[in-house]
Formats: sequence, C-alpha cells, structure tokens
Amino acid sequence: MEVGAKRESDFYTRVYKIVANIPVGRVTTYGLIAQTLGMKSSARMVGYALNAGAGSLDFPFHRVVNRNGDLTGKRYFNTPFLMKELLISEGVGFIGDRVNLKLYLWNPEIK
DNA sequence: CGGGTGACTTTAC
DNA sequence: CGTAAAGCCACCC
Repeated sequence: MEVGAKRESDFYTRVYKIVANIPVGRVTTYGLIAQTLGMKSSARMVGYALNAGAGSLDFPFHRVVNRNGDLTGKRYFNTPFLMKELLISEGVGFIGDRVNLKLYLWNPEIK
C-alpha cells in the first residue's frame, strides 16, 4: 500500500528508526541524524529524543556521538565508561577519548 | 499560547 | 585545548 506514506509524525520515532539502523562497529552524529530528518538545526532534539526513548527502548544510543566524536551521552548511562567500552567491543576505533569518525562515521538514511 | 529545558553546533577569545 | 554565548527546534507544564 502506501510506501511509508503514513510518515511517523513523531520526531522521536524518526530518530529511533535511524539509530536502530546503525550497523555494528559504526557510529553517527546528532547533527547528521538531524540533517537526515531535514532539520540540521535541531541536533539537540536528536539527543533529546534518545533520552526520551532510553529506558523504555533498547536502542544502541551509545553509537550516537557528537560532531567531535566525543561520547557526550555517556553521562546518561548507568556507568559512563560503559559507553566507550561498548563501542570498543564492537570494533570502533578511538583517538584518545573520541571516536575515530574518519574511519567509523556512518551516514544515516531513512528506511 | 507562553516559558523553560536540553545526549548539539558554531563562532569567538 | 579551555570556557562563553547565541542559535536552534521539539517536548513538557
């Protein structure tokens, strides 16, 4: 029937769908997701959306980092260092405390 | 409808 | 590399 004509009006749902599509061993940024949604100026809302879904949904929000590749969301984790450990465990490379976006940045797309 | 908030981003010093 | 300030848009009360 309608090819996605339903269009999830929920901004959050959009973010969840993209985050859920992030392949293992890859990461993406808030601004990039926002841009994919057509609102590059609403990068804050992306992280906000994850916080709203976190706790209720099982999304790999640890794969979402900021523009610098820094794990800004680690402070919302039960154990902050866990976020970095998870990424390393998945094969994501780090430069100090930041993700090597040069090699592991993933380009989000709406499925 | 209005005010407050925020897991961002950019620019500036 | 550090902090500070402004812009930004969606959600909550």
